[in-house]
Amino acid sequence: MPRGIARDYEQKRAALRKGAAAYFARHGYDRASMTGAASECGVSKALIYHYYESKEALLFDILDAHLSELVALVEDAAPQGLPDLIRVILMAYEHADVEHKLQLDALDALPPELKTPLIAAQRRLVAAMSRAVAAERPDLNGDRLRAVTMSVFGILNWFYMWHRPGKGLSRSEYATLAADFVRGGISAV
Amino acid sequence: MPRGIARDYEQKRAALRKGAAAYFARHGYDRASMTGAASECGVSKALIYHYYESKEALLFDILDAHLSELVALVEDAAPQGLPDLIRVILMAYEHADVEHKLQLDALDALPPELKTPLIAAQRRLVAAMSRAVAAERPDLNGDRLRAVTMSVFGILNWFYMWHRPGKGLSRSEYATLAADFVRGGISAV
DNA sequence: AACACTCTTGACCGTTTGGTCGGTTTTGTG
DNA sequence: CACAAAACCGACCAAACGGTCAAGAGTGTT
Repeated sequence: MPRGIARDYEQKRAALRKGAAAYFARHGYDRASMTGAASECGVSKALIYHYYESKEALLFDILDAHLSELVALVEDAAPQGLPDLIRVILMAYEHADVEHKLQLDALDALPPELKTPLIAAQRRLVAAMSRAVAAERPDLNGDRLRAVTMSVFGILNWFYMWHRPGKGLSRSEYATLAADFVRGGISAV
Repeated sequence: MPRGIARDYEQKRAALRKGAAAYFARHGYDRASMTGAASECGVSKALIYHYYESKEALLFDILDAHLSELVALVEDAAPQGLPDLIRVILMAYEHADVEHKLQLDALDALPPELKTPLIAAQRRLVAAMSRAVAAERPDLNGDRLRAVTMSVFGILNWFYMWHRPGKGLSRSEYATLAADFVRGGISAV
């Protein structure tokens, strides 16, 4: 039996994911070409197709890795209470801004069979947030609980759109402010 | 002097804008083809190019009309206080969900010279919101005021992503909840 | 050393896209 | 009515895209 898969195969794939994610996020997934993503990674387009069978498969792997990590962080680490959960999510985006942006921008580009499992992961994040909100306001019913939960996600998901690293509040400072804001908001609805 | 512009020229353009906006929003601006947009509007592609010189020009006009209307609503009508402003914005999206989605999805597809005036309009909305927030909390400084303002926009801009007409809270009910949430949040930061 | 298979590439291909063009029909005006 | 321009369309075009392929270079295994 001659040589098998290279030892750094998985690292190469990861590097491709990171480079392509940055390129996709910067130009928008649909406008971004595979040729461009390849040259961003310093390789030929054909090489990407050696590691990934299609542009869609590459996008799926980027989003799947990102969301899986997030779900693990939120479910396994089991943050203590709502403020902690908010902080954990915001800080997790620190080195994953591009993947997060891509998730909001490009998920619709995937066909249903690839989209469904990612939506399922998103739902687990929503469920975790919903539990944390319900812990503070056990009296909120279904529709109102959902509305409040989604309002919190709105705050968190919008962050990357306006925040510029090095300007204004730091990520950590904003995490504190957001947690306060949400605490006050929840007790007022 | 032979015939001039048709009397319904501007209505036809508006119909094209509306139809194309719906098609663009449903499929994503980049994935959406002009052929598809044309057939959604019940006309030939060549006709769209009779009314608009390019896909970009069409997108610009859609977003420009939408944002101008929003700015007029927010500045001229001068909503009374923060809860009223929140309600006005949420209700304005009622028949402009597709334009709103497009604004978040496709603005980056425009070249700088078309993008700039739209960003300027967005800034006027932010400024109006910022004033309303500052009216309730005159002690908030620049960075924190900005962070709170953007958090409010996060809540509002995220609404279209999770709300399904006819399910859960109505738009008006959510406007009340969001206003309460924001009021409580602002006084807690 | 010889083999078999991975890694890597530049050139190529079919399809789709935004956009154009030549022509027909319609309509306001003199 | 005559006519000129607007309104409208089917067919076409060049460019860009996702993806393929044949072939060379490099490397673990026997």
